[in-house]
Amino acid sequence: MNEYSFCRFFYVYLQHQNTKLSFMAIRQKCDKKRIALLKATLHLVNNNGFHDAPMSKIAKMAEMSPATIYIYFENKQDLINQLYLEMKAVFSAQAFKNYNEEQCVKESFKQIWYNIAKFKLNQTEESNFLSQCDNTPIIDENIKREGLKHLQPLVNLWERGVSEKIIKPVSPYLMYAFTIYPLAFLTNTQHKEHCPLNNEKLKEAFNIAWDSIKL
Amino acid sequence: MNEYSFCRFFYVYLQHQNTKLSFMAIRQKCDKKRIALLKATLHLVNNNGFHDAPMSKIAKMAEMSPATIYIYFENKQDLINQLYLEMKAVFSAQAFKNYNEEQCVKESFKQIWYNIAKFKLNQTEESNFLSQCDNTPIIDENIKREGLKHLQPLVNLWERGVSEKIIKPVSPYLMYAFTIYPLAFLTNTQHKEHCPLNNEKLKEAFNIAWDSIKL
DNA sequence: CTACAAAACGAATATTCATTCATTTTGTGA
DNA sequence: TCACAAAATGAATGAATATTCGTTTTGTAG
Repeated sequence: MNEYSFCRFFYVYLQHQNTKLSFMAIRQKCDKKRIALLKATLHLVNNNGFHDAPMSKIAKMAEMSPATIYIYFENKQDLINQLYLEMKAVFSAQAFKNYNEEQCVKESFKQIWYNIAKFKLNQTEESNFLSQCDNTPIIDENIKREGLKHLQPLVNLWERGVSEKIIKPVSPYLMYAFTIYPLAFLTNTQHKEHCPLNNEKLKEAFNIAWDSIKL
Repeated sequence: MNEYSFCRFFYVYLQHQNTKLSFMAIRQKCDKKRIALLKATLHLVNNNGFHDAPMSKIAKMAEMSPATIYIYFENKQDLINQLYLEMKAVFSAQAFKNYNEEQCVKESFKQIWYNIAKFKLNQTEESNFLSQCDNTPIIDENIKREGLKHLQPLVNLWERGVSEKIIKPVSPYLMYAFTIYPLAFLTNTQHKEHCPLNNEKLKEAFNIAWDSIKL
């Protein structure tokens, strides 16, 4: 057994033990590639649908070989799942931007509502992708459940509003359905054409949303 | 030219003219097969998604050969388009059941709102399919536009409500988004589990919807 | 500079799919 | 009962697909 073959044996042994070797030259996966893949998938699924977003096209759009995708993702489903969770995270980050729990319930709600509206208006690709996932079986139920957790602060706010007798004592599902969910309809590409959401309409929409749950 | 070959020539000529021959034995396509195909497609697209609803599975579920599908539909896209339009028609028929223009605006709206709620609660397959189509690019835009026409009576009712100063003077798109569209969220399979719509919740929901647009 | 492990790749591979073809079956009008 | 056109079919067909394989390239640590 020469030096090299010993090294290989030793390395394989340590790999089996799930140990990292700091003194060895290990090439890194570059995050740019991963992001390029997520971006390409987002774009293709949005425009062609999941059924016409093959790995070959995704690879071409991300400017790499199809085989490289499998270094970054286990398979196509894993790629979609990770994209979904990442987009959910981006959405939630935007939703609670500048949210300050000190403010009164209505002002807090207004802040969050407008944040979400702006996300849906400006980040149309991310927003449409999430709508598509939430209305089709392309994402497993357990992954969807994972993506739902981010909204807890909004639920807490509503609970505060109920206890302060400012809004109706109903389930947060009803509140979400009648105040936030309608934004998905209004920012849907097809409807946006016929009913563009300018600042005035956005104000009208917020008033409608607030009137629906206020006491 | 014998009798048969003349007959064939004559027949081909008349077919070219798009003429039906009442004195000839022409076998009919049976509507049961067409409906079985639509039903199978509905079920498969709902449960597996469009990407995993191949013609072979559709044929198997409808208990016929894949080749037979092409006697009833031009291709897969045509099958999906026709299914979409048919489900839209079923939806609209249900929506305006027992609708009587003589009643006052609120009562009329209540009737239609509950009709739609019941459709979404009871005909879950049809309803989920429509949600899936409206949020993905599997249906061409012009077909979607065609399916939208059925809702005109509701738009007229809202216009009447506005002129009678009973509801807010806003775009029907806003009204739809905040009163009807939320039902899609509440009857979504995933959310129905956590927030089941019993009669009490349905009443709450209607009040929320009405409060959002009433003056 | 050297060694090497992992990244990256292009070309297979083995399925799967929508659609077509050649043939058989069947409903219908006479 | 017969003739036949269209319905119905099972077996191709050919294109497309997700994933893998064998090899080359490259970043990194010594």
